[in-house]
Amino acid sequence: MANDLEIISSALIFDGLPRKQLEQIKDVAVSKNYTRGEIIFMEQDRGNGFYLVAEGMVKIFKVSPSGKEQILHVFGPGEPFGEVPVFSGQRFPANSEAIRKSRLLFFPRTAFLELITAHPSLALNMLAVLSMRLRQFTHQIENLSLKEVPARLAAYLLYLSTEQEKGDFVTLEISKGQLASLLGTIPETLSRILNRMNKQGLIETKDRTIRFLNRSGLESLSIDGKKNEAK
Amino acid sequence: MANDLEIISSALIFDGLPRKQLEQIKDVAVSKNYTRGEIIFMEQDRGNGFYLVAEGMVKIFKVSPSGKEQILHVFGPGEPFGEVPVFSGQRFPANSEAIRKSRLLFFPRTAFLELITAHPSLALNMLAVLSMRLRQFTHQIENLSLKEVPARLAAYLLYLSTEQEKGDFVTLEISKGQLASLLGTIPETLSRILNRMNKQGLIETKDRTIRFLNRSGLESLSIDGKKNEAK
DNA sequence: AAAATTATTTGACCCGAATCAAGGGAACAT
DNA sequence: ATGTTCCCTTGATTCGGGTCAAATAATTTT
Repeated sequence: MANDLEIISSALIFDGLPRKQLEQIKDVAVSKNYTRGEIIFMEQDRGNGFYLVAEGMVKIFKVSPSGKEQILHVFGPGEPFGEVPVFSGQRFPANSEAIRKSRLLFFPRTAFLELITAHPSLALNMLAVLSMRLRQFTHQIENLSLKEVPARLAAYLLYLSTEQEKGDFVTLEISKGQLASLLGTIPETLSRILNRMNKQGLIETKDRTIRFLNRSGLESLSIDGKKNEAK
Repeated sequence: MANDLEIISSALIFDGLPRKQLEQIKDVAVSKNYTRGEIIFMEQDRGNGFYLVAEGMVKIFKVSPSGKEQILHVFGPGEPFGEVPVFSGQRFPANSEAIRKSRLLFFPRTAFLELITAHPSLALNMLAVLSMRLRQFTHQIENLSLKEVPARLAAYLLYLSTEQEKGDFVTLEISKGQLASLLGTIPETLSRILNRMNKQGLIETKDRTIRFLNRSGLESLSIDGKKNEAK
């Protein structure tokens, strides 16, 4: 199990801070373990601090009265979450659950606020994190409102590809059911669309590995919803 | 025309700051005027600072290739916008346009970053603003993904009602076309749904004034999409 | 390995909402 | 007041994608 200081040091949110501060930060962190499927917090809970993923993977999500789920984020090692109540003074706007066995570092609100007040660059880092998250939400709203499911899927695959840097291969690190929920659809629809994209020669899927057969077709699909004839 | 210091003093983002700091803030602000329909910034522009609405009203929005618009925010006096590039170092994720004749205060990035570094409570205020905005986006995503248009409209009307505190009356401060875009639909659909809600005895509309005839019916509609029989 | 879950796929059907087309109506300019 | 433009409404139609039901496949448990 990776050591806390290493994890903290490599997290973007603590980027550029001197070692002394990183150690102060480590000293206020509390390590917590979660099993797959375990709830981390629920919407409307009071947030007494925020979390940093040390190992594993968590999702942040909303659920409708009828049971449909919309995933807002999936976070992995080095990513912080649950900050909103720390700064807004309000409760969690969504739920969080471990989608794998995970270890999290918990930063209690008051201790963290003291650190942030004492260290302006930590405040600026946190502002940067929240800004990036706003930017990501902007994309998600754009996708949900202005794009159809095939375009959302294509955009997600292309995004994964830039993340993973495995050439024309990408690997889904979440189940297809969870991917459907992240894209704002349901497993049946996702399944049909993957199937169609295979038939159209855009991709080739094998379990959780997807190979791009026509990247420019995917790009075009992700932008205007049409798979143009590859140039 | 209201004076800048007053506007700055009453803005939540500068809440609780001593008068001396407020004056420093005023000194870095630049006043700019916009006519109705004028673009303030476009997606992908570099942001050299952020804005505070002094007078008027602006919208932040995305547009699809086919021309459909999704409004992300509508901001009025006292509300800041365009902060994301200041802290993320990236470009604007969306467009902004004045929907009325407006006067804005512009805060140049570097001057503002200096202020924030020197004054931790300003940083905390900004963190609170961004957190509230994340919270609002969470709702918007929930609405778009998990609710149908009638439920979104009901939720919006109820929200307006708590804002305006005019009992069972609310006044739309934007056109119905803009409201449709804010709710992630189109004018035709909004028109039909307002019409239906009138027939169902939920509301009574007269131009931009809406009267609630059955608040609990609206609440129920906003939550589970069904207009239950009023208790 | 057999049983039991859980995840994924496929088919038939339905519904909410977008599109397309056309009328009113109100606001504004000449 | 009269045209011009913009906004809103209404009708007919289409379509994306969700629901329901069931089969198949993959995983986990015993």
